[in-house]
Amino acid sequence: MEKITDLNIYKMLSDELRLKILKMLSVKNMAVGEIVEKTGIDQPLISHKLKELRENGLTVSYRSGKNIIYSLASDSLKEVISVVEAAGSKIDYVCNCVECKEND
Amino acid sequence: MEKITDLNIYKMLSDELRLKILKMLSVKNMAVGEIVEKTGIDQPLISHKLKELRENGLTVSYRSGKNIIYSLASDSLKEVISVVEAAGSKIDYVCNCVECKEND
DNA sequence: ATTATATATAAATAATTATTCATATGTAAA
DNA sequence: TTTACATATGAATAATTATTTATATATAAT
Repeated sequence: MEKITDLNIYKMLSDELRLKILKMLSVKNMAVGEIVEKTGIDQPLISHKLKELRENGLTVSYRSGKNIIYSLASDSLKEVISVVEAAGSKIDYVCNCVECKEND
Repeated sequence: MEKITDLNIYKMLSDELRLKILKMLSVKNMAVGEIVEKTGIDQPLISHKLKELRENGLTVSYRSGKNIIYSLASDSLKEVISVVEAAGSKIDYVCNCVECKEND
Protein backbone atom coordinates (compact mmCIF):
# COMPACT_ATOMS: atom_id res chain seq x y z
CA MET A 1 0.00 0.00 0.00
CA GLU A 2 1.52 3.25 -1.10
CA LYS A 3 0.85 6.92 -0.91
CA ILE A 4 0.74 9.01 -3.99
CA THR A 5 3.07 12.04 -3.86
CA ASP A 6 1.96 15.50 -4.84
CA LEU A 7 4.79 15.56 -7.40
CA ASN A 8 3.33 12.48 -9.07
CA ILE A 9 -0.12 14.03 -9.13
CA TYR A 10 1.34 17.05 -10.93
CA LYS A 11 3.24 14.83 -13.34
CA MET A 12 0.15 12.85 -14.22
CA LEU A 13 -1.91 15.98 -14.79
CA SER A 14 0.78 17.72 -16.79
CA ASP A 15 0.09 15.80 -19.98
CA GLU A 16 -2.69 17.21 -22.12
CA LEU A 17 -4.25 13.86 -22.92
CA ARG A 18 -4.00 12.45 -19.41
CA LEU A 19 -5.58 15.66 -18.11
CA LYS A 20 -8.39 15.43 -20.64
CA ILE A 21 -9.08 11.81 -19.67
CA LEU A 22 -9.09 12.66 -15.98
CA LYS A 23 -11.52 15.51 -16.58
CA MET A 24 -13.81 13.16 -18.49
CA LEU A 25 -13.65 10.65 -15.66
CA SER A 26 -14.50 13.38 -13.19
CA VAL A 27 -17.88 13.59 -14.91
CA LYS A 28 -18.57 9.89 -15.23
CA ASN A 29 -16.94 6.48 -15.23
CA MET A 30 -16.06 5.32 -18.71
CA ALA A 31 -15.02 2.27 -20.68
CA VAL A 32 -11.80 2.50 -22.69
CA GLY A 33 -13.74 2.38 -25.94
CA GLU A 34 -15.87 5.35 -24.94
CA ILE A 35 -12.76 7.38 -24.17
CA VAL A 36 -11.24 6.41 -27.51
CA GLU A 37 -14.43 7.45 -29.26
CA LYS A 38 -14.94 10.79 -27.49
CA THR A 39 -11.32 11.87 -27.85
CA GLY A 40 -10.74 10.52 -31.35
CA ILE A 41 -7.32 9.30 -30.21
CA ASP A 42 -5.76 5.94 -31.07
CA GLN A 43 -6.70 3.11 -28.76
CA PRO A 44 -3.14 2.04 -27.86
CA LEU A 45 -2.25 5.56 -26.84
CA ILE A 46 -5.33 5.84 -24.69
CA SER A 47 -4.48 2.51 -23.08
CA HIS A 48 -0.96 3.73 -22.35
CA LYS A 49 -2.25 6.87 -20.70
CA LEU A 50 -4.76 4.90 -18.68
CA LYS A 51 -2.01 2.57 -17.58
CA GLU A 52 0.09 5.48 -16.33
CA LEU A 53 -2.87 6.92 -14.44
CA ARG A 54 -3.65 3.54 -12.93
CA GLU A 55 -0.08 2.74 -11.94
CA ASN A 56 0.25 6.12 -10.28
CA GLY A 57 -2.93 5.65 -8.31
CA LEU A 58 -5.11 8.30 -9.93
CA THR A 59 -7.60 5.89 -11.43
CA VAL A 60 -9.02 2.46 -10.72
CA SER A 61 -10.55 0.00 -13.15
CA TYR A 62 -12.61 -3.16 -13.28
CA ARG A 63 -13.84 -5.44 -15.98
CA SER A 64 -17.47 -5.51 -17.04
CA GLY A 65 -18.02 -8.11 -19.72
CA LYS A 66 -15.89 -7.20 -22.67
CA ASN A 67 -15.19 -3.72 -21.36
CA ILE A 68 -12.86 -2.25 -18.78
CA ILE A 69 -14.38 0.59 -16.84
CA TYR A 70 -12.15 3.34 -15.49
CA SER A 71 -12.94 5.80 -12.74
CA LEU A 72 -11.16 8.33 -10.54
CA ALA A 73 -9.42 6.84 -7.54
CA SER A 74 -10.82 9.57 -5.30
CA ASP A 75 -13.20 12.50 -5.40
CA SER A 76 -10.41 14.61 -3.94
CA LEU A 77 -9.05 14.72 -7.48
CA LYS A 78 -12.15 16.60 -8.56
CA GLU A 79 -11.31 19.23 -6.00
CA VAL A 80 -7.76 19.41 -7.33
CA ILE A 81 -9.05 19.96 -10.85
CA SER A 82 -11.41 22.72 -9.83
CA VAL A 83 -8.98 24.52 -7.54
CA VAL A 84 -6.29 24.57 -10.22
CA GLU A 85 -8.72 25.80 -12.86
CA ALA A 86 -9.79 28.55 -10.48
CA ALA A 87 -6.19 29.53 -9.78
CA GLY A 88 -5.48 29.73 -13.50
CA SER A 89 -8.43 31.98 -14.12
CA LYS A 90 -7.36 34.30 -11.29
CA ILE A 91 -3.83 34.95 -12.52
CA ASP A 92 -3.31 37.52 -15.26
CA TYR A 93 0.21 38.14 -16.37
CA VAL A 94 2.32 39.81 -18.95
CA CYS A 95 4.83 37.37 -20.25
CA ASN A 96 8.27 38.97 -20.42
CA CYS A 97 10.02 36.29 -22.42
CA VAL A 98 11.90 37.25 -25.55
CA GLU A 99 9.26 36.06 -28.02
CA CYS A 100 6.40 37.78 -26.24
CA LYS A 101 8.24 41.07 -25.93
CA GLU A 102 8.69 41.08 -29.71
CA ASN A 103 4.93 41.16 -30.18
CA ASP A 104 4.37 44.31 -28.13
CA MET B 1 -2.25 40.22 -20.84
CA GLU B 2 -2.68 36.48 -20.78
CA LYS B 3 -4.34 33.83 -18.72
CA ILE B 4 -2.42 30.94 -17.37
CA THR B 5 -3.89 27.55 -18.31
CA ASP B 6 -4.42 24.81 -15.80
CA LEU B 7 -2.26 22.57 -17.99
CA ASN B 8 0.63 25.02 -17.67
CA ILE B 9 0.20 25.16 -13.92
CA TYR B 10 0.51 21.38 -13.80
CA LYS B 11 3.52 21.44 -16.08
CA MET B 12 5.30 24.00 -13.95
CA LEU B 13 4.61 22.07 -10.76
CA SER B 14 5.57 18.71 -12.24
CA ASP B 15 9.30 19.32 -11.94
CA GLU B 16 10.79 18.47 -8.58
CA LEU B 17 12.99 21.54 -8.38
CA ARG B 18 10.37 24.00 -9.63
CA LEU B 19 7.93 22.54 -7.11
CA LYS B 20 10.47 22.90 -4.31
CA ILE B 21 11.13 26.52 -5.25
CA LEU B 22 7.43 27.31 -5.38
CA LYS B 23 6.91 25.74 -1.97
CA MET B 24 9.73 27.86 -0.58
CA LEU B 25 8.19 30.97 -2.11
CA SER B 26 4.85 30.08 -0.57
CA VAL B 27 6.49 30.61 2.81
CA LYS B 28 8.36 33.82 2.00
CA ASN B 29 9.70 35.92 -0.84
CA MET B 30 13.29 35.12 -1.64
CA ALA B 31 16.30 36.39 -3.54
CA VAL B 32 17.87 34.08 -6.10
CA GLY B 33 20.96 33.69 -3.95
CA GLU B 34 18.92 32.56 -0.97
CA ILE B 35 17.22 29.90 -3.09
CA VAL B 36 20.59 28.73 -4.40
CA GLU B 37 21.90 28.53 -0.86
CA LYS B 38 18.93 26.70 0.70
CA THR B 39 18.63 24.17 -2.11
CA GLY B 40 22.34 23.66 -2.70
CA ILE B 41 21.63 23.66 -6.44
CA ASP B 42 23.74 25.42 -9.10
CA GLN B 43 22.87 29.06 -9.69
CA PRO B 44 22.31 28.81 -13.46
CA LEU B 45 19.89 25.94 -12.99
CA ILE B 46 17.97 27.87 -10.36
CA SER B 47 17.85 30.87 -12.68
CA HIS B 48 16.48 28.68 -15.47
CA LYS B 49 13.76 27.30 -13.27
CA LEU B 50 12.88 30.77 -12.05
CA LYS B 51 12.71 31.96 -15.63
CA GLU B 52 10.27 29.20 -16.54
CA LEU B 53 8.12 29.99 -13.54
CA ARG B 54 8.19 33.70 -14.38
CA GLU B 55 7.44 33.26 -18.07
CA ASN B 56 4.52 31.02 -17.25
CA GLY B 57 3.08 33.52 -14.81
CA LEU B 58 3.55 31.60 -11.56
CA THR B 59 6.03 34.03 -10.06
CA VAL B 60 6.88 37.70 -10.24
CA SER B 61 10.18 39.39 -9.50
CA TYR B 62 11.71 42.77 -8.88
CA ARG B 63 15.17 44.10 -8.32
CA SER B 64 16.33 45.24 -4.91
CA GLY B 65 19.88 46.56 -5.10
CA LYS B 66 22.08 43.73 -6.25
CA ASN B 67 19.41 41.12 -5.68
CA ILE B 68 16.35 39.97 -7.56
CA ILE B 69 13.48 39.03 -5.31
CA TYR B 70 11.00 36.39 -6.40
CA SER B 71 7.51 35.81 -5.07
CA LEU B 72 4.39 33.86 -5.97
CA ALA B 73 2.19 35.55 -8.55
CA SER B 74 -0.90 34.80 -6.47
CA ASP B 75 -1.91 33.35 -3.15
CA SER B 76 -4.24 31.06 -5.04
CA LEU B 77 -1.14 28.98 -5.75
CA LYS B 78 -0.80 28.31 -2.05
CA GLU B 79 -4.26 26.82 -2.12
CA VAL B 80 -3.30 24.67 -5.08
CA ILE B 81 -0.27 23.37 -3.22
CA SER B 82 -2.23 22.48 -0.12
CA VAL B 83 -5.18 20.92 -1.92
CA VAL B 84 -2.90 18.69 -3.98
CA GLU B 85 -0.91 17.66 -0.92
CA ALA B 86 -4.16 16.80 0.82
CA ALA B 87 -5.37 14.78 -2.15
CA GLY B 88 -2.13 12.84 -2.22
CA SER B 89 -2.34 11.97 1.43
CA LYS B 90 -5.92 10.75 1.01
CA ILE B 91 -5.28 8.28 -1.76
CA ASP B 92 -3.87 4.88 -0.86
CA TYR B 93 -3.30 2.46 -3.64
CA VAL B 94 -1.76 -0.83 -4.53
CA CYS B 95 0.31 -0.41 -7.62
CA ASN B 96 -0.37 -3.22 -10.06
CA CYS B 97 2.46 -2.57 -12.48
CA VAL B 98 4.79 -5.43 -13.39
CA GLU B 99 7.67 -4.34 -11.17
CA CYS B 100 5.51 -3.82 -8.09
CA LYS B 101 3.75 -7.15 -8.48
CA GLU B 102 7.12 -8.88 -8.39
CA ASN B 103 7.73 -7.55 -4.89
CA ASP B 104 4.58 -9.08 -3.40
C1' DA C 1 36.95 53.77 -14.11
C1' DT C 2 37.89 49.20 -12.23
C1' DT C 3 36.54 45.35 -9.64
C1' DA C 4 33.33 42.43 -7.22
C1' DT C 5 28.85 40.53 -6.70
C1' DA C 6 24.34 38.81 -8.15
C1' DT C 7 21.76 37.10 -11.67
C1' DA C 8 20.67 35.85 -16.48
C1' DT C 9 21.34 33.74 -20.82
C1' DA C 10 22.87 30.70 -24.70
C1' DA C 11 24.42 26.68 -26.65
C1' DA C 12 25.45 21.88 -26.15
C1' DT C 13 24.39 17.65 -24.26
C1' DA C 14 21.92 14.37 -21.48
C1' DA C 15 17.79 12.44 -19.83
C1' DT C 16 13.05 11.71 -19.84
C1' DT C 17 8.65 11.24 -21.81
C1' DA C 18 5.34 10.73 -25.57
C1' DT C 19 3.81 8.46 -29.68
C1' DT C 20 3.41 4.97 -33.06
C1' DC C 21 2.93 0.51 -34.85
C1' DA C 22 2.67 -4.27 -34.56
C1' DT C 23 1.00 -7.85 -31.88
C1' DA C 24 -0.75 -10.27 -27.76
C1' DT C 25 -4.39 -11.43 -24.38
C1' DG C 26 -8.79 -12.18 -22.49
C1' DT C 27 -13.77 -12.47 -22.92
C1' DA C 28 -17.93 -13.28 -25.41
C1' DA C 29 -20.70 -14.64 -29.33
C1' DA C 30 -21.64 -17.55 -33.29
C1' DT D 1 -13.90 -24.05 -31.07
C1' DT D 2 -13.37 -20.54 -34.30
C1' DT D 3 -14.26 -15.66 -34.93
C1' DA D 4 -14.97 -11.10 -33.42
C1' DC D 5 -14.36 -7.56 -30.16
C1' DA D 6 -12.19 -4.80 -26.44
C1' DT D 7 -8.17 -3.76 -24.30
C1' DA D 8 -3.23 -4.23 -23.16
C1' DT D 9 1.57 -4.57 -24.04
C1' DG D 10 6.34 -4.13 -26.01
C1' DA D 11 9.69 -2.30 -28.81
C1' DA D 12 11.15 1.40 -31.74
C1' DT D 13 11.20 6.06 -32.69
C1' DA D 14 10.18 10.86 -32.10
C1' DA D 15 9.70 14.80 -29.33
C1' DT D 16 10.25 17.35 -25.30
C1' DT D 17 12.47 18.78 -21.26
C1' DA D 18 16.32 19.06 -17.96
C1' DT D 19 21.08 19.92 -16.93
C1' DT D 20 25.63 21.60 -17.55
C1' DT D 21 29.17 24.72 -18.78
C1' DA D 22 30.75 28.87 -20.26
C1' DT D 23 29.88 33.57 -20.61
C1' DA D 24 27.21 37.92 -20.51
C1' DT D 25 24.87 41.75 -18.10
C1' DA D 26 23.58 44.90 -14.57
C1' DT D 27 24.26 47.09 -10.26
C1' DA D 28 27.12 48.51 -6.48
C1' DA D 29 31.35 49.37 -4.09
C1' DT D 30 36.15 50.84 -4.24
